[in-house]
Amino acid sequence: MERELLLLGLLRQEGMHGYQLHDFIESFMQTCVDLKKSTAYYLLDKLAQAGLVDQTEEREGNRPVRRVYHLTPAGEAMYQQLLRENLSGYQPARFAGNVGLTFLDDLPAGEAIFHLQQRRTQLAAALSQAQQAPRHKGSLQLIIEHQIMHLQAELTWLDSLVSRLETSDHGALTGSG
Amino acid sequence: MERELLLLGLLRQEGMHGYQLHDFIESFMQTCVDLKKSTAYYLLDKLAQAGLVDQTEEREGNRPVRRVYHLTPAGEAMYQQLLRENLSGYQPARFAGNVGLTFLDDLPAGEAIFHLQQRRTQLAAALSQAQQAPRHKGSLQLIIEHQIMHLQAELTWLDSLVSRLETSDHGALTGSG
DNA sequence: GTCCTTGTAGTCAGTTTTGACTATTCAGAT
DNA sequence: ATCTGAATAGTCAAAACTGACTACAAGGAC
Repeated sequence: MERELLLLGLLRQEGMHGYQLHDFIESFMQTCVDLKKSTAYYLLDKLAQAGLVDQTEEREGNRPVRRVYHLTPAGEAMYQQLLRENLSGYQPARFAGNVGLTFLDDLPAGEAIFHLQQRRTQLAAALSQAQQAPRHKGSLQLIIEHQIMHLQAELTWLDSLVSRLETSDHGALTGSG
Repeated sequence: MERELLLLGLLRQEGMHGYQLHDFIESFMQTCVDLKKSTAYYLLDKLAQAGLVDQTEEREGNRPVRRVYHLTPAGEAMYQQLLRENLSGYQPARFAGNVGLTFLDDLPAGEAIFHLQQRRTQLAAALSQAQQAPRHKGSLQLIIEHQIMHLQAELTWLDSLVSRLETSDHGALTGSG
């Protein structure tokens, strides 16, 4: 339900159309959800059918008409409920990268280290990008801080894993670095 | 593709049937992927159609027949490729709980703190469960360690967030803790 | 024996998600 | 004027995913 919560929460601040919502989410909320444009429209439709938002056609300048979504009172109530549920529960994160780690032993240690160093480079890039992000107002700043904390922890852990691999004497390790 | 990698990697170790695969993933791989039983069968079918695994009917005792899946040479090749891709790339984690944090300001600070303390309880429970997990052989142990590291970092961060909220003088804060 | 619960094995219809596509407008170059 | 590339706004068929269901067997209680 976090996608619905996100849409409702954004629409609560001001009426928006689908494109605008998707744009905002892509730009600022990448750390929470991955929401494709077509999925955004699908969910908005569903919210409309459930009476949580209503659509009005609007025309700006001579741009083609577009649907602007607004929160209804029912939508506001649902928002209040979903927000509390989201805040008071813990939803475990899934680490897709751990699948590879599960099979790390299937690779010669030298090659494993090489690939993990590639990974490290991308991780470090993501971290410095997060650190360069401009300050945001209010709670948006919170999730940037969270992201930085998370990326730093991942980087530290990955480094410690790599050095453990480098100094261990597992089979093929010595000699291929 | 991490689901496919996981299935291929498990089938590489030994032939298994769908139920067994799903069971293993539910039990030991919760931190990587969330794979429902019907999705597992769907993916196994797809892998079979792509020629990456083959199915053989087997009967044990007088249990009903069941399909056992084995990796084909093409499957082995795909596994080798997917494993390297997974290890050498960084895939960002999504934090569904951050959606609520985005809208934290919509709640009176006292209530926000209350809900976050609920969340903290669940987080702490997940951490101590991870810490109690029995030692696993090989790389499976790695992802348990990663999970513990991650949960500890989350817990520390959440605590720091709560104390920031407690000591800040945002509106309704003083007086409802 | 037969009743009941648990575990094993898998199916299927319906829902959700997405990649690829269309179509219009705007801004700037020519 | 008109061409080009980027931005805006959205659609649709196909793919992926899941909840709810069936069906059979084993093991134990009575």
